[in-house]
Amino acid sequence: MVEGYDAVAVERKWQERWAKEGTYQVELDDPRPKSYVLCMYPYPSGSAHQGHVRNYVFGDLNVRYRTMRGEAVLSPFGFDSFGLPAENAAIKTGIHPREFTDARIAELKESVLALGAVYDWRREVRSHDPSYIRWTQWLFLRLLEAGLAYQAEAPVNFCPGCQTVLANEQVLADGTCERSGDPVERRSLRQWFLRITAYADELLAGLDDLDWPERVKVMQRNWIGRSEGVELELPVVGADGVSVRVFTTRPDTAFGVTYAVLAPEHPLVDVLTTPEQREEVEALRREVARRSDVQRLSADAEGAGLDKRGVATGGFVRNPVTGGAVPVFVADYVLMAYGTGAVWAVPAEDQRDYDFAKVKGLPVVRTTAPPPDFVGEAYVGDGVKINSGFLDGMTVAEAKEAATEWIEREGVGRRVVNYRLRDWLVSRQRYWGCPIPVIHCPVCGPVGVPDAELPVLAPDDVEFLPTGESPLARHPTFSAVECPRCGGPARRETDTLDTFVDSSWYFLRFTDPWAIDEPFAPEAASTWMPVDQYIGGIEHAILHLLYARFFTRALSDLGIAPPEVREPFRRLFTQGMIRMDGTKMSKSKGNLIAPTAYFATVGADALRLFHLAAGPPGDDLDWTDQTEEVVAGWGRWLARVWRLALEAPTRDGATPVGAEAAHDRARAAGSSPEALALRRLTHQTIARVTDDLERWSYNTACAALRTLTNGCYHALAGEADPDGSSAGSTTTPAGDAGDTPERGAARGAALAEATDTLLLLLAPMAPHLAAEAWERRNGSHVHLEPWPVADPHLATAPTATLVVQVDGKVRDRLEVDSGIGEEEAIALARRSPRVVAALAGAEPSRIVARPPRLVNLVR
RNA sequence: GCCCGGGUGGCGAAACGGCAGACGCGGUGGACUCAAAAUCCAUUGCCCGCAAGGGCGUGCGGGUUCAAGUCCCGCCCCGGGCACCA
Repeated sequence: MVEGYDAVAVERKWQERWAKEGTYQVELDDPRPKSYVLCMYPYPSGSAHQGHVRNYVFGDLNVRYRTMRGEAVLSPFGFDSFGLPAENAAIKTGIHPREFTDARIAELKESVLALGAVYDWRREVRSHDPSYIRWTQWLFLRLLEAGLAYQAEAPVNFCPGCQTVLANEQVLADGTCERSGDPVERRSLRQWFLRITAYADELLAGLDDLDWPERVKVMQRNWIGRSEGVELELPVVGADGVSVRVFTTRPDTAFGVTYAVLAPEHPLVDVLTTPEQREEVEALRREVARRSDVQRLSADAEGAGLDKRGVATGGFVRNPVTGGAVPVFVADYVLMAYGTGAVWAVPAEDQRDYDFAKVKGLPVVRTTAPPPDFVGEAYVGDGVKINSGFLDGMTVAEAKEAATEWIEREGVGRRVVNYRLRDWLVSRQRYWGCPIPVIHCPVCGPVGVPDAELPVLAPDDVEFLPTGESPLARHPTFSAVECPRCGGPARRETDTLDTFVDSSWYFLRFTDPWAIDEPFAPEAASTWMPVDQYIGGIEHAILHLLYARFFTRALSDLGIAPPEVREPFRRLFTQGMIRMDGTKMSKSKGNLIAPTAYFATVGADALRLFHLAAGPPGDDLDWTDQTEEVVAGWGRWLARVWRLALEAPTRDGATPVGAEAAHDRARAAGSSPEALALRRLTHQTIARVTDDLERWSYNTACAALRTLTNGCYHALAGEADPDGSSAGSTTTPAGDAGDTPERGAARGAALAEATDTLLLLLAPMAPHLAAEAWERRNGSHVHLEPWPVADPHLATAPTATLVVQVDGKVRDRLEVDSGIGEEEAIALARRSPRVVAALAGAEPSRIVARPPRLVNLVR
C-alpha cells in the first residue's frame, strides 16, 4: 500500500516554495524571450469566488506553460481597490473605506495564494495606494495640459433616495436606482470629461489588428457607432439668418421631408415656438427634464404614447433642397447629444418618423420605390428613387452621392462623420476614489495641482453621509487652498475620478512598479508591452477595454508610453460566466459556492482541474448538483496519478533531465508490442495536449491526460501480472506466452517515460501534485523542466481503421497499414465477407476511396 | 426589431465534410473484503432480438454530396449584446 496523497500539506509546501524561491519573478534583463500574461485585476470584494478562480486558473496555466516553453513570463497581480462598496460600507457601519478595503484585499490575496496561482508579487499594485494615486493624478494633469481633459456642464443621473449621482450602470432599465429603487432624476452639473472622441476613428480602425474575440470587436464597433452623412442648414421661416442645422445619413430622402424635429433642449426651440404653442412646449420640456435618459428611452415600453412626447412649435423651416417649408416639432425622440440635436423627418423612410407622423397626422411621401411584395410602413431598403426631382431614377447609393454633391455645391451643407461614442465623464461625487488634482481659482480658472504637490490625498476625518456631493466638499479644510498660479484664495476640486481611470493604465505600471520619478520607465513598457494574453470577463467588453485602449494611445502620443505601444492587449480571451439556477453567480444573489471550502478537502488542484475540464473555457458554466461529484472525481483522479507516480518504475540511471532523456532511455531499452503501444500513446498525448493548450481547448487536454493515465494503469497491471493474462493487459497479443526479462524492461522504461510525461503535461494544470510527484521520482523541480516534445514517428499511428461502407452505410472496419494505397484498400474492402453480403452480388457503380480511412462502395 | 452565440445519451461534453457520443459524472455488474469504504476491472445512446445481427438516432423541414452534427435555404426554441444614434 503506497502513501496516500495529502493535498493540504503538499499544496502548502509548494506555495511556500514558489514564493520563497521567486520561481515566477522576472527581471527586465532576463535573456529569455519575454511575454506578458495578465488577468484583469479584481475589485477586492473578499475571498475569491468561482469566477475569480476560473479566471486565475486559465491565467496560471498560461504562465506556467509558457515558462516551461522557455519564456520569461511577466505575471503580475493587483487590486482595483477604489470603488463604491467600500464607501457604502462606511456609510452603513462607520468603518473607514481604507480599513474595509485592506481587509478585503487580505482575504482575496490569501485565497488566490491558496489556489496555487503564481505571480511576481513584488509588482503588486493597489489603486488606492498613495504611490499609485500620485501617478494617476500626474497622468490626468498631462491629459489636462494636452486638452484631452476638460470641464463641461452635463446632465447626470441623480437618485433622490441616496442623495447621490449614479453611474449609468447603476440605473436599472426601468429608470430606477438599483440600490434604493427610487426613480432616477436628471441634474445638470459641471463635470470633468476625457476626450475619448478624439480617438474614435483610431479606436475603430485599431480593432482590425487585434487578436480578440469577434464578438467583443463587434460590440466596440457598435459602441463607437461611426456613421457618415451630411450636415445641412434649414433656414427658419421668418427669421433672417437663423437656421436649424440637421444631420442625416440619407441626403437622398430630401424630397420626402415633411417636417423637422428639435430635441427639447435645443437652443432654437425658443426662437421657433410661437406664442400660442409656448405653454405646450414648455410643459413638454419640463416633463423631459425630470426624466432620466433611461426613462426617456424606455417610454415606448411603458406605453407612454408618442403623442405625449412631441408637440408642434408653430414655427417652420425651409428645406434647402426642395425649397419647401415644413413644420417644426419638439420631441424627446430626438437626442440633443447626438448629431446636431435636430433632424429632418422622412416618415416614408424612417420608422420613428413614420410613427410620429401617424400620430400627428403628417403627410408621408415615398422617395424610394419599395419592392412590389413589400409589406410594412417605412421602407429603408434599396430601390429606385421617385418623387425626387433631379434624383429620380437613381439607386439609393447614387442618389446619396448626387444629393451630397448638390448640397456641397450650393453651400447649404457639408459631409460629416458622426459617432455614437461620447466623451468619457470621469467626475464622481464620491470619497473613495482618486481625487481630481485641480484647484479652482476665481481669477485663473481651473489650475492643475503642481506635480511636486502630488499626490493629493483625501483626508481621513470625513463624515460618510449620502448628501449628493462628495464628503470631501464638507470637510473643513480640504477644499480651502491658495491658487498655485496667482496665490489668491481658491477652492480645491472635491470630486474623484471614475475608477475606470485607475484600471486604464495599471498594466503599464506593472511593467515598472518601482518607478519613483515617473509612472513607469518607457524602457520597461517597451520591453513588456503589449500584454500578450489578457484574460477576463465578457462584462468588460466595452467600458474597461475601450478606456484602456484610449489611455494607451493618448499616453503614447504624449510621449509617456513608448511610441510603438498603441494597443494594450494584443490577445484577449473572455471566459464564460458561472451560472447557478440560470442566473449569474454573484455575491448579491447569495448563491456563491466558496472555493475555499475545497482547498481544505479535495485541494486546489482538483478545483483547478474541474474548471479546466468542465467545458470550453469561453462557454458559460452551470453550477449544478452534479458539480460536487465532478470535483470529487478530479480529486480521485489526482490520487490515482499519485499512486501511479509512486508505483511506476522510475527512469534508471543518473541525473534525470526531463522527457528527452526518458525518451532516449525508453528507446534504448528495446521494444515489445505493449511497450510500443504505451510509448505511442505517450507521444500522441504530448502532441495532443500541446496542441490543445495552444488552442485553449483545456477540456480536451484534460481528457487526453485521463486517457494516458488509463494506459499507464493497463501497463502497470501487466507489470504485476507477468503472464499477461490480466484483464487489463488488452495490449498483449493473443498467443503471447509470457514476459521475458527484455520485455519487462521495455515495459518498465515505457511506463517510466509515460508517467514522467504525464507529470510534465500536468504541471501547468495541477501544479502542486505534479511538483511533489515529480520531486519524489526525479528529485528536481517540474516547473523548471522543459515542456516535452513529441517524437513524430511515435505520435503518428502505424495502422488505421479502414471503414468500409456500402451505399454510405458502415458494413465493416479493417485494421490496415497507415500507408495503404487506394487499390489495395479497395481490394481488401471487397474481400470482406460482410461487405460481400451487403453487396448481395451487385457490382458497385462507383467506388470512393480515401485510404487509409474510408472506402465507400456505391451500388 | 437588429447583431452575435448555442440546441448532440440521464447529466457535463468530444468529433480537419469520412466510425456520432472521446473523456468524465451518474448507473449496472464483477474482483478484493467477515463486511463496508477505498481501490482495480468490465459495461452503459435508444428500439427489436435468446443470440448472431438488424433498425433508429445530433431542435424541426427542405437541399447539396458517394458521404452532413459539420456546408446551403427556410423555420422553432434557449442565452447574450445593442436598441429612438437620425
